[in-house]
Amino acid sequence: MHTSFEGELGDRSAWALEHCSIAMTMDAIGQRSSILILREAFYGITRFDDFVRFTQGSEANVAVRLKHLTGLGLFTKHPYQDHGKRTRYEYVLTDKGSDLLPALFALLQWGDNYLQPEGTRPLRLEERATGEPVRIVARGASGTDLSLNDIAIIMDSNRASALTKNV
Amino acid sequence: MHTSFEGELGDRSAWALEHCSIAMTMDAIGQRSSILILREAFYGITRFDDFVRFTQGSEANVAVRLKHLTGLGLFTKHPYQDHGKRTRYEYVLTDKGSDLLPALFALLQWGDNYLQPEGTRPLRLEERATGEPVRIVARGASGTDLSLNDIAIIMDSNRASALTKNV
DNA sequence: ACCCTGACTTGATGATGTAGTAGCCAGTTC
DNA sequence: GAACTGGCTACTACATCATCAAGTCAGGGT
Repeated sequence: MHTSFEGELGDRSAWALEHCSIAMTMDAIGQRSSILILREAFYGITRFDDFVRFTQGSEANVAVRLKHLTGLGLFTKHPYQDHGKRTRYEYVLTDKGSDLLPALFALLQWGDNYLQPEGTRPLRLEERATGEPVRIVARGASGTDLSLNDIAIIMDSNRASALTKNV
Repeated sequence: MHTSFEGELGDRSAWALEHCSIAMTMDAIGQRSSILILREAFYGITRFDDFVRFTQGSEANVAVRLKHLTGLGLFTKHPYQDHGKRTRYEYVLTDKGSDLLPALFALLQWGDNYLQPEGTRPLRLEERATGEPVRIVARGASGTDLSLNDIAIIMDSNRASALTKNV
């Protein structure tokens, strides 16, 4: 076994779903269409019809998702006006939205490594300043890259003891 | 606009869904129950009934998901035998599965930062060797942490030109 | 020989996500 | 002021996700 809990493992079950950040995050943005919209936002897209075109989703669903993500505070709506057109709104990532960068690009990186046909690398991420490749990694304070074996998962002990054991 | 494509942006639409690693990854492991099972695997869980208990999923669905993820090569089945019991199989993460660590923990980290009630931090990730906190970050070759503004997304140009423009 | 248990499998049912079509509405063009 | 357009909403239909309940099946225990 790689990882270990420094705490009472048995008490996790009640806590697991209700307080787990991974489950909460999946419920908030886990829909495929939300992820694709966020992808386009990271690529620089801001306008409704561009989200529709590039995600190849239906207008109806993109509207629902943008409203949902805006309601969560991942996007803010900024008015703009093209020449000869009426005022529209563009959807701009907030800090809360931008902070999903590691999550989104980690999915990209894994898909590139394991799901793309051999030799394919449709997108590349570069550090703008140097042109060097960008990787998503787990890092310790010392700056080293960490793998699963290097990481301990620690549960707050007074939270652990507050849970009922319904295993 | 933060990020920019060094390439023909317009040609992306046809490519976007069929070859996008993010979409492919979501199709492979994007179901909520798959993510929760992978979470438990990272926490060290290997046995069927533990996955059921800790994800609070139905036996039926956990069986389907484990079979699916095993078929994808994220888990391998290893036989084990408890005293006085017949042989069972435990589900052990492969390298392909373990490499989802940045993706899973990035979701955890974001949820911790933005979705948890104020002052709550149910789980903490520590570097085992030093006890220092672990973070998931985008890093350049020079070792620096990068934000969206620092990253350029680059499209392979001969792939770009091969695409039909159906915008 | 019979029961029991753990790990599934099967089948029926409900919940959610997404597409498709159609319609609305504010402003812009004519 | 009539037609057009882009952005959105409403409604319907379908596919997938997930649950529940029941059944199967391979062994071990007695």
